[in-house]
Formats: sequence, structure tokens, C-alpha cells
Amino acid sequence: MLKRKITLKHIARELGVSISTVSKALKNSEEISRDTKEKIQAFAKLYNYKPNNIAISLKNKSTKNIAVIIPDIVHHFFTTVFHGIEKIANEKGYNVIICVSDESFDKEVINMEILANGSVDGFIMSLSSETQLKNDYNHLKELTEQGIPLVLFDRVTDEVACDKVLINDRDGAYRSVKKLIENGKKRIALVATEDYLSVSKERADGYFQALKEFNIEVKESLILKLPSMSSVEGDAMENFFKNEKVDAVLCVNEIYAIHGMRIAQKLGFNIPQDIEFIGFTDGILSKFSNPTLTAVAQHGEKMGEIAAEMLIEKIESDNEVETYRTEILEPTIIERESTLNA
Amino acid sequence: MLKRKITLKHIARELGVSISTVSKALKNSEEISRDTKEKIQAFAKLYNYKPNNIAISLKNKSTKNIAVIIPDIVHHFFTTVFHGIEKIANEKGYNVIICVSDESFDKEVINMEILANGSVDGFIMSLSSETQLKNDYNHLKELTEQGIPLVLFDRVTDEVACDKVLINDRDGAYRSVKKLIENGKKRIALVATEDYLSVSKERADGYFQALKEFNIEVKESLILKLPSMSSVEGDAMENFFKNEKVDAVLCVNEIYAIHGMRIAQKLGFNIPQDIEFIGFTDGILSKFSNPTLTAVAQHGEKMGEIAAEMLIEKIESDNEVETYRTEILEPTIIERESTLNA
DNA sequence: TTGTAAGCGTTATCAC
DNA sequence: GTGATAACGCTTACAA
Repeated sequence: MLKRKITLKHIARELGVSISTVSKALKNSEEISRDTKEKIQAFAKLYNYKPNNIAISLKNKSTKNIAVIIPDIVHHFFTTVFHGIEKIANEKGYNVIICVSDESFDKEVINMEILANGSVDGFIMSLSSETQLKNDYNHLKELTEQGIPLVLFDRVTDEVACDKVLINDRDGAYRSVKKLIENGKKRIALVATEDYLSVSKERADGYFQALKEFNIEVKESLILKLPSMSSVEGDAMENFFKNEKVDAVLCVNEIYAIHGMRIAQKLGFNIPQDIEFIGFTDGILSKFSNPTLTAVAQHGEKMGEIAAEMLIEKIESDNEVETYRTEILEPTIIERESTLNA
Repeated sequence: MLKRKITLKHIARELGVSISTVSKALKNSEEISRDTKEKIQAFAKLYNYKPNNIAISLKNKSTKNIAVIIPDIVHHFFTTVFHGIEKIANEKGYNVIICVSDESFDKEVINMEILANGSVDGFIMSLSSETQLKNDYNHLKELTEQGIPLVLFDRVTDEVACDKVLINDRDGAYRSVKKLIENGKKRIALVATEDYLSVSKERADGYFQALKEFNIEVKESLILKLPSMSSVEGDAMENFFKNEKVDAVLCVNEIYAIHGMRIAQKLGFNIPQDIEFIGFTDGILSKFSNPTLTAVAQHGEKMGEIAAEMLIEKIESDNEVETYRTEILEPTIIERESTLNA
């Protein structure tokens, strides 16, 4: 007994009225007599009529869908941002279509092209690392030229004029290192990824800034660059801790920090007495590691909420004036066991 | 210089031909002369014409979208499943619309209703805990009655006839406990959530089965039930380890296990010599905890891939015969430092 | 109070 | 070879 989807046309035929009468009756229009309305509404309820969204989208030129393109869904930070986006989107009656670029330029472009043809009203995205490396933003420019709203978050670029939300990564790193210095540390290491990622560069800059401010010389040997976020394998880090005298470490992500702490412990160092650790992106590992990790919280959920609000505002405003804003969130340093706290 | 979205109609008018000629020319139809085709195709390329997906959806009664409804996006396991779904969906030309029920029955129903009206071709979902508690599946039944394909994963129910993918949770728990027993352990604890979640119940059953098989008496005092997955707060667990003599623990999730290990360590126990730990859902914490956690891997990504394949197969097959299958994946026990290994 | 018709953008059928 | 027309499901002037 398959109840096939019922349309206005079916109801109209069944009840011997016109389609527009049905349409109006279901919208409780004053034009229609009470009798007819009741009859039609009863029938519609009985057969569980629901208007077809696609038809409405076509008519209204509005889909009530927004696209989110992120580099990686398994990454806790993006997940957090997504949660914020989803929350606001749902509140405002939007669905969220999600695409993962897997850090690939091509996948980013393809996803965008597929969805830009009417499927969504706007985009929220964070650039893939490959895109940042290539420095090619034509797909984004085309989007904005077509008047499709776009909001960039976290991994953004100056090349594209659009709304942006980001974390003050430089300042997060600066304050972290400042804190370490004030705790009396002198040989502060930085564990980073290759620096084509905008955020990684910003964090390194904050590190430099703090050292400079306190007249501590930057030693290249205290900066460890690891190829990719996931590759904590190999013994680059172990060698680093064996060869360098280090009394504090700032890591650009949790994994590096957790891994670094284990190695330091294995080598007999006490945390935080001998070496302090601070790691970016306050995720699940920071809370549950042993010792727990002092972390720079990125406020991903808040970021997602702001991005969604910005986007929906653009979607729903009809003024053609192109005015963009960039919102910068301040990170928070969450003090835990891996640092000496006042 | 906003390049507004261009349609067949614009091209036709601009080139002085009919809409259908344009449509055919862009599809490289044999009917159209080479000259006309070239002219039209060139023009279309110049103005970056892309067919409107919404119009095509309306025409074809197919959206190439699938909906995924999960209880929680920040949860690593669901994220993993989602990754598998996304991968297959993209390969087969589908977009993924994601909704989060936040473990709420109402949100689950609402999300479903919004999307069931033409926005998507089918659903993949895992039941919210509230839905399992209420035991009310009318929204799912209505869906299938309307002929909309549905695949359930992980948290499923017998009440609804549809395709299903799940993990043999019972067996994962059974094998875990068997392993602990074979390691010589006698006082094996179970740390679980309230058991209205289908998976939690299954895991408890596996625990009982193993004990029974080895003639070990089930002691209620060795079973600790915690209210909710996130609430590891409070000292229920600490009291448990203080009051009960325990030599091994099976936890239904990572968080419980990591938390349990820290408490055990604080109380002076050695892991795994004094107490062994095994935790469900091999996530990021298991790999990076100290000691690393022996875990029951759920193969989330594989699960997602299978679910997506099942769904798309149903969407694209037109035979009306209703035949459903349930695929059961075997979990894998990943041995790490928290257990004694051969 | 109800119905007709045009339109959203596309495709498919059938004339010319 | 090309074009008119209907159709997908809905909304909304505008007639009747």
C-alpha cells in the first residue's frame, strides 16, 4: 500500500476544483469559501499532502540550502564549526549540504561547481591546503561575480572579497609564548606544519613576536617543521627532543602536542616542571591526555554560528551594495596540567 | 559586473533561435547542424552557462541528494561513518545533506519531514537515543510507506522494514571479555550507559555471554552504569574503583575508558598488570592516551560506505519488489598497551 | 468565490 | 534542422 506522493493536481482532480483553488485553500486564503477550504484541507490532511520543495525552490529562486565545504570532516575543529553552522542554519530554516574537499584543490572546485548551479543559496568554506598552496582562487571569484554569497572561515585569503570569520591565531600564539616566557622559560620550541597554511604562518608569527618582545633570540634549531598534520610517525620529534635542550613547547595542533608530551615523558622529562607544553586547537585530546594539555581554544562553534549568520544575512538581504566584513575572534588559553599556572 | 545566472532562454533570445534548439545543441544532439551547435556552444561557454539543477530535479523527479541524519556530529564515530557515506555518494554523483538530531526525537522527526518533501532521494540515519527510548518509529514507517528509500546504521530497530548496517556489538564485547578472561582476569567490570540504546544493550549481552561461558558469576556490583556519554564528571567512577576489587574493565566507549584509566593510575594501579582496559569505539583518544587503549574498532567508514551503496542501489533500482537486507560487520579488537598481549 | 494562465528552467515529443 | 508545446509542481496576477 504505497502512498505515492500527492500533489495539488491530484487534490484538484479528486475534488473537482481547480489547482489554484487548492493552492489558495491550503494557504487559508480569504478568497476561498469556508466550505471549500475545509473540504480541501481535510482531504489534504487525510492524504498527508506536503508541498514539493523542489517546485517551490524553482518558483522562488531560493532553495533554503546552504553549502559548507571543509577540508576534513574527521578533524575535530571543523566538526565543531560545522556544529555551529548547523545550529543557526536550522534555526533560520536552512538545510546544510556538506562537502569535504579532502584538502584537494580539484575536489574543492568540483564540489563548488556542482552546487553553484541552483542547488544552494550560498557557501561557507575553509580553504583546502592545496588551494592555499596553489594560491588559485578563481573558483571563488567566479562565485562572487555571479552574486552568490560566500563566507570564508579560519583558512581565508585576502584575494577574495567576501565575508570572513577567523581566529586571531597570531595573538593566540603570542600570548601562549608570552605566558611561557613569564613562567621563566627561555628555550621555547615551536612545532609547526609547513607554513603554506595561512593559520600555521600566523601562529609562527605570534611566536616570533613574543620572543622578539622579550629579547629572546630566535633559534632555527628550536623550530621543528613536520610535513603534514597526520604524520606524527617517524622519529623526527624524538630526535628533536634528544638533540635540543628545550624547556617549553608551542605546538600548532593537538596531535603534535600529545605526541611530544609522550616522547618527553619517555625521555624522562617531567611535565610541566622540565618542559611545558601548549597546543593549539582545544579538542578532545587536550582534555583527556595525561597530563591534560594547556590549549589555545579556537571557539569553533562560535565561528560556525557567526559564519552562518553572516551568510544568511547576505542571502536574505536584497541590497546590491557590496560591503563585506571580517570578524576576528580572540582565542582563549585554557590552562591545564601541562603548564605551570599561577 | 555581476554576471547573473544565464538560462537557455537568454541564449535563445540572444542568438535568435528557439529554446529547444539551444537545449539540443548543448547536448550535442545529431539533429542540430554543426554551425548552429558551434555558435550556441561558444556562446554558452563564453557566458559560462550551467544548467539549473533545481529545474532538472523537478523534471526528473530526482534530486541527486541524499540525507544523513545522525545524533551527534562532534562524535568521532559518526564523523567516521559520515566520511564513508560522503565518499561513496560523491563517487556516484550524489550530494549529502546532513542533519543532526542532537539525540532528540523531535529534531529527528522535523528534519525528516523537511527533507522528505522532494529535497532528497533517500535517507541514511542512526536513531537518536530519545527515539529509541520512546520506541516510536512512525516517522520512519511513513517514509518507507511513501516509497522513499531508507537505510539505518548502527542504532537500528526491528520495528522498521528497511536496509540496515550494523556492527556485531555483542560479539565485540564477547571477544573482548573472553580475551580478558584468557589473560587470567576474574573480576571483570563493565562500564556502560543506561541501556535503552540498542548498542549498549548488545555490548552488555556480550559481556554476560563471555562470563557465562567461562562459568564466572555475574556480580552486579562490578557493573557501573553512568547516566550519559558526556557526563564523566562526578566521582561515581572513582568510588567504583575504590570500593570494588577489579582486575579488568570493559568500557562501552572511549571516554569512559580513558577516564577510568586515569583514575586507576591515580589510585596506584598499574595498567595493564593490575588492571586491563578495553574500550569500545576505536577513536582518536585510544591511539593517543597513555597508555594507549586496546579498543574495539567499529569500522565506521566501512559502515558508511556500505550504507551509501545500499541506499543508492535502492534509489536507482526501479523494481517495486520490497526486499531488504541487513549487513552485519564484525568489529576488530585493536591491541594496544592497556592489555596484556601475547 | 473560483478558475485561467503565465512563469520558474529544463527536457522530450512531435510538427514543420 | 528547427521550433512549438506540454510537462514537472507550485504560485499569483488577473479574469470570470
